[in-house]
Amino acid sequence: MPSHASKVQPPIGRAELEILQHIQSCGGPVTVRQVAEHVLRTKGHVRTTVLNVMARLVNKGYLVRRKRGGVYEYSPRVPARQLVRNLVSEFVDRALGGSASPFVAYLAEDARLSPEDVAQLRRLVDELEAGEGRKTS
Amino acid sequence: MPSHASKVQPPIGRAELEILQHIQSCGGPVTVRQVAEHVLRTKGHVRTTVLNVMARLVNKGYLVRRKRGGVYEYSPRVPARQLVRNLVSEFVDRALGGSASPFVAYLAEDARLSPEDVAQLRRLVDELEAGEGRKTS
DNA sequence: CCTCACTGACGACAACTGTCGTCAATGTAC
DNA sequence: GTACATTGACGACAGTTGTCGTCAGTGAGG
Repeated sequence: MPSHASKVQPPIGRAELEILQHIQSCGGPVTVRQVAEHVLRTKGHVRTTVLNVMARLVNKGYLVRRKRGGVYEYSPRVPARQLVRNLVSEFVDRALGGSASPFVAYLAEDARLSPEDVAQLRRLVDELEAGEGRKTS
Repeated sequence: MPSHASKVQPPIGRAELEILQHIQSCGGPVTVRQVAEHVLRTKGHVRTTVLNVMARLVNKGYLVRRKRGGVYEYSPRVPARQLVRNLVSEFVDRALGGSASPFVAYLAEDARLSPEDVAQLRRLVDELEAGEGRKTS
C-alpha cells in the first residue's frame, strides 16, 4: 500500500482555524510576518503566537512551508474548498450523527442563502428526486 | 423585558456532546447510573467519568437535575432539535464564515439524505424560489 | 569586527477536556 | 447498630489549545 495513504489530519482549534482560513484567503504563499501583522491588527496577538500556531498547523499537516530567500513561506496543504468539505463532513459525523437532516432543517429556518445557493439546491433536489426510485442501498 | 434573552452556552467537548445526545435520546429524565451503564458498555468508561461529564453539562447549562427519591434525575435543558440547531448555527458562523454555501456544496457531493430530507429540501427550494421570484420580478 | 533588526525554535503557563481514583454521605439489610 | 452498596463531590493527571516571553541564529550597516 502507498505510504502516503491516509491523511487523517488532527483536530483543529478555533484560533488555528482562523489563521489557516486567513492564509487560504491570501491566494499565494505568505510569511509569518504578513500573517502576524494582520493578526496584530485584528486580534492584538503578538508575533510569536502566530508563529506557534502556524508551526502547529504545519505539524498537523494543514500547512506546508518552504524556505525562500532566508524566510519561510507557508502555503495551505489543501485548497479552501476541500478543507471546508472536510470540516463539514466531520461536523456531520460528530455532531449530527452522520445524517445531514438537521442541517436541512437549519437551512429551512435560519439559513442565509444566496441565489446561487438556491439554484444549486434546486439542481441537487432535482438530481436526488430523479435517482430516488431505487435507493434501497 | 425579561433578560432571559440570549443563552450563550459555553463550548461543549466531544465526550460531553456524546453523553448529552445520548441523554436526549432517552426521552425522559435519566440517572447517572443509567447513563453510566450505557457508557460502560459502549465505551468502557467508568461511572465517575460519566458523573463528572454530566456535572459539567449541568454547570454549562446543558442539563438540569432534580433530586427525586434520593438520587438526581438529569434532563436536557433544551430539546434535541434546538441543541442541534445551535450547534449548526455556531458551526456555520465559526467554520463557514457565516454562509451556508459550503454546506450546500457538501450536500451536493457527499450527503446521505433520506427521502424525507429530499422532500423537505424540495419544499425549501420551492419556498425560496417563490420569494426570490417576487423579488426579481 | 560589532551591533542591530529580523526570524525561528523552544519552553512556560493558564484554561479546557477526558479520564479516573478516593472519600464522605446516605441509604438498606441483617 | 454494624456492614455493605449506592451516590455524589472532589481532586488528580495527562493531553490539547491559546497566548506569550526568551533565546539563538543569521544577515545588513557601521
